[in-house]
Amino acid sequence: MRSTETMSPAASRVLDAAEELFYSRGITAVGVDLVAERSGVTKRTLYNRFGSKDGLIAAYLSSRDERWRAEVMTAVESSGSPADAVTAPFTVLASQDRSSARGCAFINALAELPDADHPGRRIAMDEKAWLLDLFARLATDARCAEPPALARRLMLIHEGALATEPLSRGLLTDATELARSLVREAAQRA
Amino acid sequence: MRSTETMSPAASRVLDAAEELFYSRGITAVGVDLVAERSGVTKRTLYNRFGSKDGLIAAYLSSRDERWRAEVMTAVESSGSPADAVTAPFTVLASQDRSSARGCAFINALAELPDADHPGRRIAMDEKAWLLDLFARLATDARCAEPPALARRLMLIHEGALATEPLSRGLLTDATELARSLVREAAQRA
DNA sequence: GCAATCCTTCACCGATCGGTATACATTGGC
DNA sequence: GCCAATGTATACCGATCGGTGAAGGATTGC
Repeated sequence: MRSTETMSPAASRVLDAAEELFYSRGITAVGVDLVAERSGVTKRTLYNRFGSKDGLIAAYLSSRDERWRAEVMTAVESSGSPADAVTAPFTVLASQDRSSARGCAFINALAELPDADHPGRRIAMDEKAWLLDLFARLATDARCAEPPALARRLMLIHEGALATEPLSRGLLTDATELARSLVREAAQRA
Repeated sequence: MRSTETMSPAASRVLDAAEELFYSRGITAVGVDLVAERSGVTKRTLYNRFGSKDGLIAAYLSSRDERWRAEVMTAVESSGSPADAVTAPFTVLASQDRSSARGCAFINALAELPDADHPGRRIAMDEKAWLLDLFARLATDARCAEPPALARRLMLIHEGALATEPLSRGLLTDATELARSLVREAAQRA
């Protein structure tokens, strides 16, 4: 699927509606009729642009992934130091409005798409693999000890923060603090 | 819903089938007709025993919750030391067959049940609250410094391990090691 | 012997599911 | 002036969704 700017106006509106509905209500629970109605578009147009519901799901996840990666990279580049850059993904989380308490769209997608062949599943898994690799690269840049091991630990904490978000008391603050202390420790150890 | 032993044979079979299907395929994606067929029971009986699909969902989560809490408490009681007891929930994870890579049933349920009023959502949130409280109690028993803060960190790591399980490379080993080192550190600090 | 509980069979309900067919209007580029 | 792309409207498809009504066959305990 092409990126948002090169999409036709109708397709763009469909994608906007799909993102909001899929995220807030769940992918399986939302029907294509509802997405079409919300975006003010005929079902025919929806199918002409996205081919199938699975195609729309993949576009939804791709769009979210693309936007999120851009935010993370911006946060990385605007970090004060290489050490701060390592925990940039956590500051991105803190900067977002996550009051919906719907957690991570990709974790949710993995929960709803158990089929290994589903295109959306691949996108969600790639997102997580990308973050793990990013943590490792940033840890290397910050001259931390054992970058891959540190990356896995940061990944655990990051995903833990997202997974506990739907709970009444989110743990993002604790996650950020713990992540920073692990980075500090690994930097000293090197 | 009554516990498994006091249930009628048909109801028990329905619950077994529901547990397997809801967990492996997702709650929303599985219809009541399929659950009835798999359990060799009429849809009528299913509805006589569980009232509605939501009732069956609640029974599914309750049953899983009950079984899991029992396993955790057994692991806690058979721990060699109070310090080991704190990380007992991690050893429970390691002892289970989690090769399905379907992650945590409760995290998945929260992803699929966005409605705050859904009975299943309450059960899933209570499960997480119970674990957080258990971590804090065990940390107190092990004379760790700042039990509530340690509990939140352990919670993050625990949920992170579950959330990353659907990924190709699970992080349970790293999670257990990190949890143990945090407990060690907090025990020394006290 | 009687009643209650459990479970069955089977037919049925309106609504919604993902997806398609046909036909027509608008728009911009060549 | 024309063609292709884009979008509209409407009607339709078989399948499945969660859920119910009505009637009857077992088993159990009093």
